[in-house]
Amino acid sequence: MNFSISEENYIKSIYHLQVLHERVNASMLAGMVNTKAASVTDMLKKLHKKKLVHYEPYKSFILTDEGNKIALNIVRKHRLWEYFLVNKLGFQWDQVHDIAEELEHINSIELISRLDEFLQYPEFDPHGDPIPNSKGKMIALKRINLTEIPLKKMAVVSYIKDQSVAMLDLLKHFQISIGTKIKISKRFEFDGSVEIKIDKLPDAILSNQVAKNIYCVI
Amino acid sequence: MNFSISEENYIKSIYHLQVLHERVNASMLAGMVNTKAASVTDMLKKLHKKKLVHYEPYKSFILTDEGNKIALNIVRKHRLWEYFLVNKLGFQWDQVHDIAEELEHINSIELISRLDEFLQYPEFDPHGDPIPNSKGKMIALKRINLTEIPLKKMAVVSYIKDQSVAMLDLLKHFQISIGTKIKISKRFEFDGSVEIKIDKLPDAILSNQVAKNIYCVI
DNA sequence: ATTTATTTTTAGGTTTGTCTAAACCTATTT
DNA sequence: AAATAGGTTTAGACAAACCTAAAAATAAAT
Repeated sequence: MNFSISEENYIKSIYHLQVLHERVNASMLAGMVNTKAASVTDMLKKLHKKKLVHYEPYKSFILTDEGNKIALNIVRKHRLWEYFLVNKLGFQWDQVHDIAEELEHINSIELISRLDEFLQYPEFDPHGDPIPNSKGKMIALKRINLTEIPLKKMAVVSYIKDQSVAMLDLLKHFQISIGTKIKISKRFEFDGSVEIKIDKLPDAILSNQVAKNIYCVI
Repeated sequence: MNFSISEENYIKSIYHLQVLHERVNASMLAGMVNTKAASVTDMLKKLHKKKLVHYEPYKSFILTDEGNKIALNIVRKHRLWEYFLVNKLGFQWDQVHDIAEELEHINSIELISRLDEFLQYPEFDPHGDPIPNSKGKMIALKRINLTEIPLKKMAVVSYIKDQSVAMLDLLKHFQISIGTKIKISKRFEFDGSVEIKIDKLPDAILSNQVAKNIYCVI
């Protein structure tokens, strides 16, 4: 089975929405794929006919097992390419999304398995998202927001929610990136800011707004 | 300006046909892009309106300077990706065409310039075809068929016409590939076969059919 | 110079994915 | 229970890229 780029984009978008929300509806999906609700209805009927989504008019919908498998494969391709773009071609992580968005639709199992091997089977993309393996399995991390990490407990930065250039800039200044080991030494109740400790660096203070965008594993 | 995959395929195909034939007509093009003549007419009108081809009904057509520039950029992308697939991912040269056919439509100047740098600015793709640089310039080689190389003259294999698996297999057996240094030690008039000398290897004989597919620079 | 053959174009139709506007459900509020 | 607001579906259209079949133009052969 081979799917059009549009179909793949819908499948992928449903997948991402399902990860974030318990029930997914048509207008959320329309926003995500940048179309109108009417177009979503058309596509849902099509995907339903192909048994990729469970769908009944006016009810919410979810991917079938088959649909999920396809979504995971697209996500796998997207994240592997992002890893390649950053770690081999030297892109910054905030520059790679749109390019990976195109590359993820290239259709060749052999290509992806060789790329995976070339990259030495990475488990996380440059944003800290886990990369599904060829069977669709990926590492499930329980990520905790930086604002909720116990005091003095060592944590490793594993995901940044706001991936804008401004945020990247700020993180660069504080020398924080995916993988950085970090401790909360103090929490200020007044404004929710936190004092952090990173090995070999002087203590620093992050605003609540910044801290809320940083997720860690402990 | 951004072009659809279809438009790009037509432009590229016109380019390749122009390299091989003085006059290009609609049915040749139809064969190349795998459509019918009627569709070619539609597209020629479209490309003419966009000033990418010089075209008047019922006459033969050629790319404009702008069209040529776009074609060279697509060819550049195709050949860089082929180089990547063979030299970084370990594909055989006969496996990469279809994948590069998809990759060549990925739209990012930054991506290609970084890929070029990553590959260290290769000048030839795995088939021996020259790779245009970012300005569309490429090395023009005068290639001579192996059957026409003067006796005892050192030549370097630079292009294989028949790129089938069978041919690849045969060349592997004789340890001939792009870049191999080769001399003709004897030419047999009877069947057009040639005796070749490759450094450190025992003499070998290639049939005329094989020799005709090998091109060299001297 | 006609006739014949080949190639190219036109005309009208299909598919995919999109749109707008109107009709239709569902859920919440009154 | 009815009214209203919000989201969803249908209906009808459109653009891109393709098709077939018929008409028109060019090229080749007599």
